[in-house]
Order: sequence, then C-alpha cells, then structure tokens
Amino acid sequence: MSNLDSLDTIVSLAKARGFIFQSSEIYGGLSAVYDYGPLGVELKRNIQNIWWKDMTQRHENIVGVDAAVFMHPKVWEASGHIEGFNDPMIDDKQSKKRYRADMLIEDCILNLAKDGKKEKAAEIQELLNTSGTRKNLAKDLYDIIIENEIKAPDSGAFDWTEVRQFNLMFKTAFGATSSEDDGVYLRPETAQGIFVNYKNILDTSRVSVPFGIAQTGKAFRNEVVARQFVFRMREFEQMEMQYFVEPGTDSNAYALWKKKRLSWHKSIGIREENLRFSDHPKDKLAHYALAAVDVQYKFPIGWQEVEGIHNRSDFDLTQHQKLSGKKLDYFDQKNNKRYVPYVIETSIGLDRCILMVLCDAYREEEVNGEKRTVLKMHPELAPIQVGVFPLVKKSGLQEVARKIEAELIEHYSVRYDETGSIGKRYRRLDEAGTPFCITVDFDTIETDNKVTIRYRDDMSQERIPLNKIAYAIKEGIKDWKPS
RNA sequence: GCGGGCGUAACUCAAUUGGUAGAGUGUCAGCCUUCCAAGCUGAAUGUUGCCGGUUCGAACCCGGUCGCCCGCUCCA
Repeated sequence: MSNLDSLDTIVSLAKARGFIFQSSEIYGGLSAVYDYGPLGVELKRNIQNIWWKDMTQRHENIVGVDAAVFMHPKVWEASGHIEGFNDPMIDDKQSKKRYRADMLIEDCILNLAKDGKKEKAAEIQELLNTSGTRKNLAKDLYDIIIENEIKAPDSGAFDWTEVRQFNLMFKTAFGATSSEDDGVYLRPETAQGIFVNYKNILDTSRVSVPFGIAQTGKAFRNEVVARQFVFRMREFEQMEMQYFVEPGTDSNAYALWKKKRLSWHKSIGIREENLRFSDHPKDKLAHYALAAVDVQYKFPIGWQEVEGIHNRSDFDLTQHQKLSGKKLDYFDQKNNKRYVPYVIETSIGLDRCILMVLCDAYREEEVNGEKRTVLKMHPELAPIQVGVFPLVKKSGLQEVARKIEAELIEHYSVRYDETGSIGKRYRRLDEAGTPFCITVDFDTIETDNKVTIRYRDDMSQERIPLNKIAYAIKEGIKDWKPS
C-alpha cells in the first residue's frame, strides 16, 4: 500500500477525474452500486482485455464463452445456491448480535443431549427437521426458539427479533405475464454459465482434458453488508476460468494455477510486497470446495481478497448431471477411461482488480515544495497512454502536434491538449495515470525535428526524433517496472 | 440488518453556532507564456442529500428518508 490510510482519497480522485461515480447520484445514490466514467471504463476494458488475452488466447487449450445472466432456476438448485444463499437469521435485541436461527436450535439440542435430556432433544430435533412444513421456514424456526425459550448464547437474554431470511440472490420476474412462481435469479456467480455449457463446448470445440473455459461478466449478490466503494458491490464483474482436469491430477493443477495467477498480478504491475496468498482453512471451505486460496492485496482497508482459486472437485458437474439427467462425464479415448472431470477455478473480481490497480498506483510526491499526485500504473492499463502537446498555443506547433496525435491514435489511447501551461498539462495527465507525454516546441519545427518525451514516473525528459516516437513509447511500455 | 458518526459547489473544506452561503483547488474563456499545477482578467456551477415539522426566520433544532464512514454481523 502506498501513502493511503483509507479509501477516501481514491474515492475522491476517482470521482474528480472521472474514473468511478456512484450510481444514480442525482437521486441520492444507490447503495453499493457504482458506474465507471470515461477514464474508468478505459481502465476496466484494458484490464479485461489483458486478462482475456492471458487466459484464453495465450493458451491453446482454453476457450471462451459468454453466457447469459439469466439461467434456468434449476441451475441454482444444483449449484447449492438456493440452499446456501438462504440463511435464516435472528437478532438478539439486547446484545445486538445476530445468529443463524437453525444453528441456535442445533446448539440447544446438543446442550440438551449433553445434560441427558434425550427425549426433549429428539423432540426439538424433529421440529427442526420438519421446519418449513408448517407456516414457513422463518416462522417455524422462530416458533421453536420461542416455545423452547432458547436464550442468546452471549447475553443470556431472551429478547429476539423475528427470524429473517437473507436470500442473497436477486430474483426477478421472467416473462411479461409471469407470476411469482416463474421468477428467475440474476446469477450470483458466472461459473455456472460455464458448467452448463461444458458439454456443448466439449462436443463442438475439439478440446480435451485438461482444458479450460473462460468467461467475464456481471454477477449479482444482495449482500447484507455491501460497503467499501467498489470492493463489495451488489452488481459486479467477474473474470473466471474453469479448468477441467482428470481426477487425481487436480492437486497439481491447483498448485499450477495458484502460481500462474499470482504472477499475473505482478505482470499487470502490482508490487509484489502488496500481494500474498491466504489459504482457506479446511473447516471453512465452501460447500463445493476441496481446497481454496485467496490472492489478497494490501488495500488501505487491510489485506483483502481480489481473486480466489478453488478446487471445486466434480461437485458442480455431478450436481448438474443429477438434476438435468444429462450425462456430463468425459471419455478419455487414449486411456479408455470415463470420468467426471475435476474443476480448478480461478475467479477474480474485475472491480476489485481496478481498485487494486488504483491503490497500488497512487502516489503523492513532493516536487519543488508542491504536492504532485500521480497514478504510476502499468502503461498498458493507462486510460490515456500518451499526451501530445504543442509547447505553447501557436500555429506551427499545433499542426505538428496534431499530426503526431493522428499517427499515435492508431495504436494508443491519446489525448491532445494545448490549454494552460505545459506543467499543468503534465500534472493533469499524471493524475490520469498517463505514462508518456510528447511535447512539440520551436526547435522541433525550426531546427532538429525532435520532440520531448516526458516520462510520468520520474518526470524525466528526452529529446527524440519525430520518427522515433512510436518506438520510444513501445520501449517505454516494454521496459516498465513498478517503482 | 443493528449501534455510532457524518452529508454545504466537480474535489477539499469554512460559515461568530437560528439571521436566507464563502474560500482554496478544479473547470471554461481571453491575455500572457520556449518544459513541470506560473501570472493577470473574467465566467459558470449550490432550492446546504431529499421530504416534512418547529420558528417571524433553519445549513444549524426535531422527525422521517436516502447515501457515505466506523464497529458488530455476514462472507457461497
């Protein structure tokens, strides 16, 4: 992390420079939803394009897919999201603590059993097992807690709120005349779009195990607590790759992708000391995972997950096989074997990645007693890669600068600027993260045919011939290292 | 979702605390300017988040609501 101690500075800069705005701001904003402005959308696309190239085009055995946000409701039954995303919660009004209602009851049953009250325990267990069959799940659980006077474990109080269901999936009406029953969910993860297309791709794309399917796209989660700028949003974008391997080789593949993904983060210019792995302890793994590790970044708000690498085993394909009734196994012709592949997942939050890039690039420096704010991001990511200026607003210089702009624009994202002083223009683009500026002066047109190239990171300048501009930028991008 | 804090221009903030809003930065225009936020002149932008109440009068007090921050909780 740089000299940031909270996200506030980044939030302000992101707004002031047009990276990220809060959604529907003129109406007071919509909680935990954000929009990308002119610079933000460029940055986002750059990251996405680099990821796509690195994860698909650079691997002959990884192909892409772009599945719809809407999916058959059965998908979420199979994936376990209907069950797992639906926790009945209850609050102790005294201590303000929240508990899972079913867990409270289970604890109570355990305690009763321990005290030798086996009959009572069995009775409550039966009520718990059949909960959801009387009124509804929430009400049934609430009734059990009230009737058996289950007290809050921490405060000992018996002062509960209602049991509430926290369904973290968004539901929407599907079809113009739809009723409650044919609602569909907005996908809470993009992964399932890959699993349900696994067979299509296997049948049509001449891939063989081990192979991967990659996808980027929006996912939606109705987070109980959605906070911290774009770190945890209700609508966010994932970049995922599911790698299908032969069972037994999954541990190796997991280790391989773990390594590959960390080096990807370094390759987009994130400083190594701000990255680390965080393994999920075995007892905290998700319902589908055999192993899981987070790639974490040292945000101003602490070490937080940017990407997850999971061994999803054959959970998803087996589940879809079961619920769809379609065979989803793989026949290995060479070894004459049939199996359901294991899946190694790499799943990165694009919005988190953008936040990471902004945080890691952000610097405040002192230059001649003045503060200089600069985003030292990788030149490939920069929303504006090259600034082109006439030194002063004079004809002669302007025409040459416009010509340079026209040439560079075919290969780079370029911004022409002739307003204000030259220093102001440099600093303005420093805040946008622009790595190179080209300035045309009177020597250019009168004597040497050279321009000044000014580098963002150390503010150094060089005189280079007009016909070497493209080359200098190319080299500058190639040689770039985070500083 | 609960508790606490906060919400004034695009950004950062001020307003003698009830007497109807200002500064710096930024933006735009003009002049000037031969390399690091220079200078000069001028301009635009606010129903003080929103709605209601109290009051002769509300940015300020009260209620509601929306949003943000911190903590709790949750985290597939």
